[in-house]
Amino acid sequence: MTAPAARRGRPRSEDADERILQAAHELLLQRGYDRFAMDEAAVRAGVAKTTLYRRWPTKDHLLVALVAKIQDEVPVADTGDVRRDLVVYLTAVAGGLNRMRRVGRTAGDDPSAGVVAELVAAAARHPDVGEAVRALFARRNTLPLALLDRARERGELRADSSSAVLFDQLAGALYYRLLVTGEPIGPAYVAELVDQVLAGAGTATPNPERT
Amino acid sequence: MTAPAARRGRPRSEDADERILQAAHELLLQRGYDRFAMDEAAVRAGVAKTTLYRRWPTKDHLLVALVAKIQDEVPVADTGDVRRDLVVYLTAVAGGLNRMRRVGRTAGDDPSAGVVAELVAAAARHPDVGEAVRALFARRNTLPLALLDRARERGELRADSSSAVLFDQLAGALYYRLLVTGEPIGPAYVAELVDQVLAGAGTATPNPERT
Amino acid sequence: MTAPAARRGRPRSEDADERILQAAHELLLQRGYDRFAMDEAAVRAGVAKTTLYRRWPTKDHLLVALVAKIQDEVPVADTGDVRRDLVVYLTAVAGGLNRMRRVGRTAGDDPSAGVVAELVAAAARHPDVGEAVRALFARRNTLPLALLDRARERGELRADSSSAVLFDQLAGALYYRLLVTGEPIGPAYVAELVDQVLAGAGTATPNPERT
Amino acid sequence: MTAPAARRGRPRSEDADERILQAAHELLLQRGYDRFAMDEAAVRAGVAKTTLYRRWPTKDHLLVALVAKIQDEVPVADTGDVRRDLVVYLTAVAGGLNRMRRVGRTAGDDPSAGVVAELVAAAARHPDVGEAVRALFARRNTLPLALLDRARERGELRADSSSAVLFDQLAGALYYRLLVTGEPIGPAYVAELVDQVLAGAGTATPNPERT
DNA sequence: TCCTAAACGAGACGGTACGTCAAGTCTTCTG
DNA sequence: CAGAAGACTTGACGTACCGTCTCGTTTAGGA
Repeated sequence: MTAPAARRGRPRSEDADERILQAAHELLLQRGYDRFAMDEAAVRAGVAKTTLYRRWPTKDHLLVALVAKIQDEVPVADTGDVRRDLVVYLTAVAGGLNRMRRVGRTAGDDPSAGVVAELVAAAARHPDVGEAVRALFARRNTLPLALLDRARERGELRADSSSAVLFDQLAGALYYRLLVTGEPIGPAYVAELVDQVLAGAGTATPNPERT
Repeated sequence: MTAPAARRGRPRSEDADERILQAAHELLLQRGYDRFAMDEAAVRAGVAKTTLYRRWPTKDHLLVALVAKIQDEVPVADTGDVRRDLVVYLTAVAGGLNRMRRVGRTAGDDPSAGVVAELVAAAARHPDVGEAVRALFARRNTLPLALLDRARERGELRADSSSAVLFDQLAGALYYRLLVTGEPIGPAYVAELVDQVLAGAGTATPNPERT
Repeated sequence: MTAPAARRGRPRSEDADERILQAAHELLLQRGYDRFAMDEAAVRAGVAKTTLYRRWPTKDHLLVALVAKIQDEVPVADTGDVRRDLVVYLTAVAGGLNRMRRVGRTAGDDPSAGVVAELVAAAARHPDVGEAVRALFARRNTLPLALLDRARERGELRADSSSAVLFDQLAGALYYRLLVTGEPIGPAYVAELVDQVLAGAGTATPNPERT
Repeated sequence: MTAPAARRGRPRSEDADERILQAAHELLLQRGYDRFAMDEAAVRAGVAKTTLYRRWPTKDHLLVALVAKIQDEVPVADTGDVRRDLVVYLTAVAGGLNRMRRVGRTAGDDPSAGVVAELVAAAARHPDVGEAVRALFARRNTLPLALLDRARERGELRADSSSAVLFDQLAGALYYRLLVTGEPIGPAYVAELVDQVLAGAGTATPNPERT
């Protein structure tokens, strides 16, 4: 199997990798996606632009990779209570999205934000970035999908329901609000959303004591 | 009330407006969002670039306005059968989105696409574009929301369900697939989606003979 | 001869003429030639741009007319002492030029100046402006030329000397310093210049008590 | 002394320099100063516009540099006969100025010309261009000034005359005619001018057989 | 006294160029 | 060879100002 192939010449500096991602991260937070400049990222990382482009062929590629890395692994607990587990999970996701919303929005300065939106646009621009983004989300969604599957096996969801569709309804609603309508995504909304979705999928009684 | 206000100065040429939007439309279809150039739009419209910028301060502004205009009013029929009405409506929406997906994707040429994605990114870049986009969708969603409301009044939906949340689930799922996961949005998916959502919100029996 | 031709329609507002020239004057002093904007001049004069262009077909035309007007009539005294008369006259001219030099040069602000230089360039751009400028200078130079002529008649200058050439030497030196070398044009220089020129043209003893 | 300083990064392409100046030269001759467009210069040089702006921050800067370069070194012969040497020198200068006059003046087309005038205006607009122009002329005038100095040492000029002032009279007269009065600058004029100036500064008998 | 021609105010318009910005590539020298 | 440095190409952006045009609104002077 693919021998190590005896690298020739100077090896790539792993140090550089870290410094770049670190610098890029800061820059992304400060400027937002579209005012993020490769030149500045290189300068901040103390690295030549060539070094950036040797690793990622494009700004879009770099930033997708960056976001994939800083993506906080949203933990999924499976307590046996789907409703509760979903609320916990989606609340965490919503928190992340809400944080994204504020990225790059300096107070007085005319801001630029919507990292998620720009990522999505990047995915539409380059096929390979698209694949990366989709892989990113596929990986990220594995756990919650499994959660739904297990719940169905336990009989908490109707047998003929589809985990994928259910998940689309949940995650989709959040992203729709984030990207399209801009409406707030608070805990109350998350709870209502989960209730509504589960109502159709088979659980008996929605939790009555929510706001 | 609202006096005619005696226009001063040369009035804006409505002719120019039309020619610009017409030219911009064609150009958007041919090139896609990011290879759309203001310069070329102006030339095609037979108009000075300044005339463009007098109306829309930015390429993003122009394109949002353009999409808002060419947004074909998706018709909403209220036949008394929510399920059917929703399927019809969402199928139309999905059709539009799928068409958007292909915009600018010339065969061999490495394309640029995702008009919706870019629009959403534009909305995130400029606050005022964001408002415009939100207003656009608010207007666009009025009819389907009313449809849901009426269905509830007729007893087809549970009294404690929320039209807004239901709608987010439906539209959100479509946009999620379009923008994030990239999965196809076919008639089967639309039907499944509607069934699942209505299962929780209503009493209607899901149509059994779907694919 | 040329009957009054019975003007029809609304007569031109003389008031406007004055307000325009007044405003233009201020603006020229503040901004200098090339940052002088017709738009701003119109606004300041409380007049429509059309009104400007009805009177002067071009920014260059307006400014030449303006300078021709504010050109302080440099007085020429003929005391019978050419040397003294020339020194007085040239000192006045030099004063004017030195003042021109500073026009538009705001302290910190990146300045723009050289009204004379720009006028000269304008004269090179439009033939008719050129004529106007030449006429302006011809008129302006009539008196000093006559001064030289009278001095020659009095025997203070050699009979075979040419007033025109003498004058070119004097005025030319000043403009050369102003426009080309940028060297200072002080009283000492003026005196030296006159001495040198008169030495060749026929006066016996240069004034010994100059600096 | 001045170590080689180990150049870092890609060196500026000297080839580009030449091509730019070459193209700019042609363009200036064809179009004249104000119809000279940076864009076109770049295209003709086969170079990106940014490459132009990396070298000269402004059209004015470029053109001054260009003229400074193409300024044919006017040769100064020192034959021991000031009058003759001056006539030769000034005739050459006048030739250059007269050529400048015609630059860009296409026959039927309403032209734009007066490169010298525009240069002088440019010098007035940007302080640094002013310095460059002054340095240019200082360098250019060194030789003729030395010529005058040597003539004085030989006793051909009065000991108390000033070379600088004499030179201003000569050059100034030419530029005055070129820029201000627009009168022709022919051989006869040059001869007359030199005679008149030397009459005051020296002892030489003016050449009687001129026109 | 009305009529009519021209001036006027306001501001859109066509045009032309400018200078800028960022992405991504290329070239040179150094480790 | 990798890396640092920085020049280079490309493509578009948004701006500035000029001079023209198009409205609707005055303002005389002549019938």
